[in-house]
Amino acid sequence: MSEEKNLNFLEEIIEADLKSGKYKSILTRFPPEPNGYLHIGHAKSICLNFGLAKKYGGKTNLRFDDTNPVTEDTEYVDSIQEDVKWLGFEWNNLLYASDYFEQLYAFAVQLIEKGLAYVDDSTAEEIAQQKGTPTQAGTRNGFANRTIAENLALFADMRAGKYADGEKVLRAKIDMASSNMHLRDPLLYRIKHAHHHRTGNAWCIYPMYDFAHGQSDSIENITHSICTLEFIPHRPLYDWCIEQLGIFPSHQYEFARLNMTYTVMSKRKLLQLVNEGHVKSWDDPRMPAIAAMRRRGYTAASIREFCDKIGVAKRENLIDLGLLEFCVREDLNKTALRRMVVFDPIKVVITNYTKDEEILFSENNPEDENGGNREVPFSSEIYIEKEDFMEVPPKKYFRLAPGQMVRLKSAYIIKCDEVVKDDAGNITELRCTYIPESKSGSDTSGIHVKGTLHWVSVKHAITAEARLYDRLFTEENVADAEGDFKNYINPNSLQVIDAVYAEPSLVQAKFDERYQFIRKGYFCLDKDSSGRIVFNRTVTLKDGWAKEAKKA
RNA sequence: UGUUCCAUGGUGUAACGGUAGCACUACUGAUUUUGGUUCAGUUAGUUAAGGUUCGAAUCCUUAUGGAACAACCA
Repeated sequence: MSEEKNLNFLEEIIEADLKSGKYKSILTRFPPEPNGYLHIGHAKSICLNFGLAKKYGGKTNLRFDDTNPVTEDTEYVDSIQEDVKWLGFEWNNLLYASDYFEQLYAFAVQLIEKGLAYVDDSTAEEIAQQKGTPTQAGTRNGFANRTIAENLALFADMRAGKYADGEKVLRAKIDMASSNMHLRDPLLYRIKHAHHHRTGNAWCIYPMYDFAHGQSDSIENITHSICTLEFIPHRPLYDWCIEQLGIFPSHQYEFARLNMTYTVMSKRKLLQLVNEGHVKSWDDPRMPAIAAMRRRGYTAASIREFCDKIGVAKRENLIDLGLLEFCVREDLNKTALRRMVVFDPIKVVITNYTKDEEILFSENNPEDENGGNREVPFSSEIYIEKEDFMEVPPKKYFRLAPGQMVRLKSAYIIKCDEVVKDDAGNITELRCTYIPESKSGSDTSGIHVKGTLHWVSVKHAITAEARLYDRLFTEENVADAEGDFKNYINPNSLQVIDAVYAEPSLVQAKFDERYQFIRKGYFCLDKDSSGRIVFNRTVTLKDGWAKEAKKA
């Protein structure tokens, strides 16, 4: 067995580092800010960080980047942990940037003592103005000339709460003329008299991302700190801090974040959809949030497979939603229990069926030899889908039509004899005859039909609510579309059917089971099911006939 | 107008100077008691121009195109 070793660029770096002896083992981290729910884009990062560590015998820390108390909340801390676990990963240590606040403060003092940081009394506007522009150098103000002793005292006073929010900041003293804006005396600490979800009111100054992230990596001895492309310009600052402090040299590497068609991936936009009621909650099954996908019926395995298939590189990408759907179908096809459910019924009366009822058997999953069978009751009155009958069928229509025969799945072949209509001309009932010797499993009729329909016995059917989801947006590339992204929300992203007719075995539907409603799609029980049954459609089945019909 | 990053079929991703491959999509056909699945096949690609080389997707140069960078956010 010779394995092809198509490595992505991060795997190449890691293998080189391991081979050269730079590291004996690797340590990565997944560093979410607890200010929102995790989404499929985070899943890519999670699979990457945990996956890389797993592949190379290393470990991964889960570290909450909680340096901005006003936006963060324990609700998110909890949901993030749940989602990472659900995706199937185990972290080495559960950590918080806030664990390091004391250490980070000491680091800041160290920079001040080296003359590399100063307290600035300027307003946010002044600082922004003095920063210059990408093409114009910034200018340094007089506060940069404060003495070390003065800065030390002022910084201590900042911590002690002597100043109001915004009154002073601590800045690194680097280079106001740098072509890299992040090196133009970046802010290190700001004053926020705010309650922090973990440290409470112990602090009124909080480190900025750039002063917290790299040092946190370093404290934990993270070897490979993997983040998204937009942090590339931060890397020189990341390295500068570590070098000036003389601490463990973690290294930052950047990859392209996931973008997907027909959805948005920014926490800000997703939060907006929730807050403005365009969706019901973060776990509304239309959302790309992990919690939402879980509720919708996506399996963790299918999401991991998706993340594996999309690969990792440095170029911007827009992944086809179809690939995600392919991954769930592939997984669910092997595992989902087959059931029959009629969504939009039309009654079929089998005129020559004289028995009251009989029990038939149908396989739970044709892909699984050991999947077993279930009982399905049959009687003289059944429902089939309206769309499975046409009075005037087009060519290649293999379903029911006057004089045409079809197989009822796991039951008999029937032939349509008569179409019954009401006064308005609507079809109310189809009258058919069945072929007694065509019974599934013991068919001696010798008749071959092309179409097989799902059905349910009228008197045995149970009803349930079905929620059918479609893409959340109408535009393929939402981020690139003109104007407000909310203009492109798909008004038909949710279709609720109050009553679909299901075979009786589904009264026992369980939350952890996945179902394939034959010819309809993959479904799972929604958490709203209590006192009633609610099914979410995870994804449709591929529909070859829809394409065929479109051509005509 | 500065700096940085990127450029391979419709989409995504390989090929590490030596036959441009894989997956999804699309399209054919076969099988099928799900118009599902499965199987077989087809279409389709190196941004451009120069150079280096026996040989370039790969190295160099220039151009073109795209993206990122100025928040007391991360």
